[in-house]
Amino acid sequence: MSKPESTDGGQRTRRNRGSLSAQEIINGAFEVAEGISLDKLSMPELARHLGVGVTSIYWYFRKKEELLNAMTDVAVERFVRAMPPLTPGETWQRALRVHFAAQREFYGAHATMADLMLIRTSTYSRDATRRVFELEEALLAILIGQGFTPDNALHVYNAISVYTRGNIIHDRILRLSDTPTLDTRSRRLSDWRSMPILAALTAKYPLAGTSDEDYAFGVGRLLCGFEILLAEQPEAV
Amino acid sequence: MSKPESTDGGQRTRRNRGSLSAQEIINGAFEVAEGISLDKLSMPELARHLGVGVTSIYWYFRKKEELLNAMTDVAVERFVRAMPPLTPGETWQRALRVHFAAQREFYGAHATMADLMLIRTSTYSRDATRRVFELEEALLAILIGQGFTPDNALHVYNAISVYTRGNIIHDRILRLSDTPTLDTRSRRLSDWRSMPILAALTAKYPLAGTSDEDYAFGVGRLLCGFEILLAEQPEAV
DNA sequence: ACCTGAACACCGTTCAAGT
DNA sequence: ACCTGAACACCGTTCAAGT
Repeated sequence: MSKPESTDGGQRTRRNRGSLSAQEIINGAFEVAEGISLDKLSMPELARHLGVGVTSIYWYFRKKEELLNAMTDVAVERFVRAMPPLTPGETWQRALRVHFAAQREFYGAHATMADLMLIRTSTYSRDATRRVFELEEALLAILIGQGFTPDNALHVYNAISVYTRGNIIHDRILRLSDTPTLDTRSRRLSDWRSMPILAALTAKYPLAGTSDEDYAFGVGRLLCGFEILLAEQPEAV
Repeated sequence: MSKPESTDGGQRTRRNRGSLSAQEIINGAFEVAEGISLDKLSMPELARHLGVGVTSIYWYFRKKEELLNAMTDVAVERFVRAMPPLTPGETWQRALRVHFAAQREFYGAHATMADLMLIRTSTYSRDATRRVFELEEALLAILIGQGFTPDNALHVYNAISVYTRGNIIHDRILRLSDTPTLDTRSRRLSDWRSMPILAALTAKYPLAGTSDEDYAFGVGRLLCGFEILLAEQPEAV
């Protein structure tokens, strides 16, 4: 306190007015979350990382939740930017495939974003909500433009969306708990004799069901089911 | 069951030796979790509920995580019991439909179980793992018995499993955060003009995509896709 | 062998200041 | 207007006992 201090010894000098900002806090929060994990992100830890007193953060965000919501907004922004544009004239199958594959890839590469947007589901701001809805609207337009009724288009979108999120979330949760590998899983069972089918498949596949291959299979079956639905619909006026 | 305790004054008499048990603690933990929510279940809160000192719990469970794992085991036990038996000779479509509908219903009715088994994914004991695998084995046997290759049977199982879990988890997460109803969602957008499709659908459906109707649709499309897959498979030897 | 409170490190948050 | 530490209530966990 007495003198402006050099950085040695764990002492921290008082920050000047205006030297901190909401943006800097948010950025720091992402750094900490990516270094540890979102649910281990704490206010003291973040303050240490930023080199400020804990309570300084509270001037910009009155609750931790407010900070998390601000982070979510940034996450949505990046998410929307990471989605590939819809190329005009492409088939609905390709549009769905590409969009949701990009979504899965984004969350796979950015675990913190998945934790923020999928597992925590903090409230989105109006702007973030709007951006996400615009994406959905564009996909629905493609589906309807190629023959789906609006109701079916929504159901199609929801089905593949829930499947994709299920894949991502389930995978993420497995990773957050202590990553039970196939080895530990199979070791856990003393006796595979009563389960010949799983015993054989276990050697070949991880059992989580969230691999790239699994995802491709699921999407393939869904698209197949959607095609039949489209064919069975009454013809367009 | 007998709770000999005075709720008055906050005073607590010393419990006799043997008056507490792992089972009683687990039961109490479920009661607290169901009363509040799993992630608000704390050791002090649980001790208060049981009328014991906090540290007494630590004689039976050396970490909170140990307690949660024990709870998970009980949950798996109840889950397996809640699954309907496979009636002999039933079609694979019906077997999948009934099994996963029961799964969804179970978690829908027992939020704490969903939090324990799906969101937290604490490590299962050998016995719990075995019980779950036996269920999966039985379903795979039905699929293979009616013509699916073992590989396809596993993929089919994984696809519908991930979709079902996605539906349950997404719904649960929405409920855990402050339940954004359709009203608040639509109110959040000042301007629906650029999104005519969603504007119209919003009036008709909740946008979460996890309703009974959504689930039935998704399962229907998956089963449809599975049927095509089965038809396209090389005929059985 | 079982149950206990005191005590510690950590967290989110409030408050009454300092500059 | 911005940044600060002291302080509080709460949590998970350890320890050195009591019975």
